[in-house]
Amino acid sequence: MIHITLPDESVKEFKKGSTPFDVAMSISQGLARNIISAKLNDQIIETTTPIYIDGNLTLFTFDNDEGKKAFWHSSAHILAQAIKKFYPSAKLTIGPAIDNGFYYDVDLDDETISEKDFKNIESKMIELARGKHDFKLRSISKEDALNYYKEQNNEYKVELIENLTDGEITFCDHDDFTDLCRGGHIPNTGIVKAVKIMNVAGAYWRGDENNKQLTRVYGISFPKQKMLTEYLENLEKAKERDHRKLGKELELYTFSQKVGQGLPLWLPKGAALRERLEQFLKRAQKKAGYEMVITPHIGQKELYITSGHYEKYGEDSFQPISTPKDDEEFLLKPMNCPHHCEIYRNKPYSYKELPKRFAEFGTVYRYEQSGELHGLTRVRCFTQDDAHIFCTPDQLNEEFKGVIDLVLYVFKALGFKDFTAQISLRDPENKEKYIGSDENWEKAENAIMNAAKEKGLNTIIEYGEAAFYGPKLDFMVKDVLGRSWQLGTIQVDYNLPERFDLNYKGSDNGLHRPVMIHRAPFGSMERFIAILLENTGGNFPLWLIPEQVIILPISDKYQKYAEKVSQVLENSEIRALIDDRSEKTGRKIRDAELKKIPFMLIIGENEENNGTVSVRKHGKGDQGTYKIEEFITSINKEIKSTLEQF
RNA sequence: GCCGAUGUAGCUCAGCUGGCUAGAGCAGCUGAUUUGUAAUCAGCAGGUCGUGGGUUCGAGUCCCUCCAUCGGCUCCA
Repeated sequence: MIHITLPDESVKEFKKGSTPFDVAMSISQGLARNIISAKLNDQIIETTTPIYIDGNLTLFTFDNDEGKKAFWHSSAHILAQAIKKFYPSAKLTIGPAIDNGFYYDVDLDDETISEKDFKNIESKMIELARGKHDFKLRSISKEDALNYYKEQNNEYKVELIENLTDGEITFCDHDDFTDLCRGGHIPNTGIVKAVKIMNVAGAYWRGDENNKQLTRVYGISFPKQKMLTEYLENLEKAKERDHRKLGKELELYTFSQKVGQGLPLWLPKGAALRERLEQFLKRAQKKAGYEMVITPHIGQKELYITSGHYEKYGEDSFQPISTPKDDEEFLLKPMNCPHHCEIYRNKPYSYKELPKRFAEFGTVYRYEQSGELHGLTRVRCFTQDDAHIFCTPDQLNEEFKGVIDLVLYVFKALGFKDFTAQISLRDPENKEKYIGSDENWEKAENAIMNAAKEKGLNTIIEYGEAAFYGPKLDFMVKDVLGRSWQLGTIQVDYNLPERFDLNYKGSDNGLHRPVMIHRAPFGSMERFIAILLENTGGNFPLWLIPEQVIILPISDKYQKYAEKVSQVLENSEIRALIDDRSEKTGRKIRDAELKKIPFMLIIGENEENNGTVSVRKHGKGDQGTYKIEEFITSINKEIKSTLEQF
């Protein structure tokens, strides 16, 4: 007999060789019907895997992330099977589950899959699924596995198998289809009831652009048709909050083909909003001991040769600007750090004067690959809320923690609750991509990890995500379609101070090297506003939103009173406008609601006679009638609270 | 940069397999209406169909180039 411990700590006895399915049966038939995957002592197993040892068993249904993973991974097998029916010569590579569905990468050689083919693939997948074929995992020797794929001339699978250990290799069979696979399947194909092929894309083999580009087919599947319909509806709903759509509707920014790709043009409302965000951060930074500096948008090529940026990015950047003078070249600045290093060099510093914190809303220019550009989140000209802190090694920990506080303050103030603090370290396999000594890197990496730990920050570590001069603590936030973007960033850098030969006089009367912290709580104004737009759906916090109040006179007769109200509001620094069109009130309300203006003040005879306004709140409807002064007091209170709710 | 798709009026979209002066709604303008909590009515105006080439008696529609956008990949100082 074996003893199985369930998640509720209860222990049950089973015959040796019992399966997760048997365990589920012992609990309830309903559960047995719905379990699609299981985990035994941290190892994902099939529902049909016989268990011979005691252990902790967790059963998964589609409602669990692990269950979904098994479901979608299994769906990828069906997708591959369907692709093979239409493209018999297709070479299969890998087909994992992802956050929302699954994909399969195939080498189609000269053939292509396009959207027109999706319907056929979907129908074929459903047809294959209906066969209720069991997924059966079997062990296979490395030699047999290699031979199997060598016969098919599938160099990809051969490469995968060559990196596996003999004895640990498994194939998964279902119906007439076999695939190299380490397991984690649902019991049979019949559970997959609804399938949608989402898109096709090119993807490089093993993620390396020097390798052949394969065809990646993305899909999603569900155990119920209704779930698929719901998923697709939610996706459509999410797109309503896309910052590119909202930015246009709310007239915040635009692009012009004539100005150039990836070069945003800020419209009056967007510019004003951005200005308010800057003021907000400037106030916080002043309190935190930062000093504002201003530097030019260009710098001599030499500057970037010194910093190392030219060697690293020179080829892929906007090319140097030449001048009437021979041998003189300037670069559009792709970052502010070299300029700030030169500001530090303006005069000698004593350790007593450190840390120095130089801040600048610095506009930078990067020649991003055309395929990379994306609304406001990836552009070729953007403004960083940048600052560089020059401090002694002793001060590093405190300074770093201070910056974490600032970033968290900013995020909280703007309602970003769902963020991931990511520690971005070097890729240990490719150290040549980075400048500086191992020793400096270790110091910098430890500084970040310690500070994050001391702040009690929940972090994840990502290798290969560091900047070329130092490791980073990145604050990642998701957009409306679940894509992750780096907003705030804090970086520790021992290297640029060395390259720029920065120093300070220590208490020992000797010269020492300062440590540099690069940091940007927003990251960039462009990206931050984009993600804020998507997170709020355009309903910005009251203190930030372009138009706070719209006055809606019910007819021309009350135009004078409307102007009076507007004047009073303006005197209290409330941003208001008047809808003086000769439209019906219902129409004015509708338009104001669509523009997402938080407060509508409807005024007519009653209001004019009593010095009142009829208040309607966006999305909430009629709020009743108030004296103008009452309204001002209450809206001011609310504006204040949206800035101080943290 | 690579793979796939898309590009018709300021915006959202129609325009079947190539066939008469390219349509609609919204926005805009003009006029009427003077309005009480999500669309008042009428009229007018607005497009070299992303660009450049080609096929054809004839191209918004088919082919190619380039540009831009969208979904991915790669990249992201």
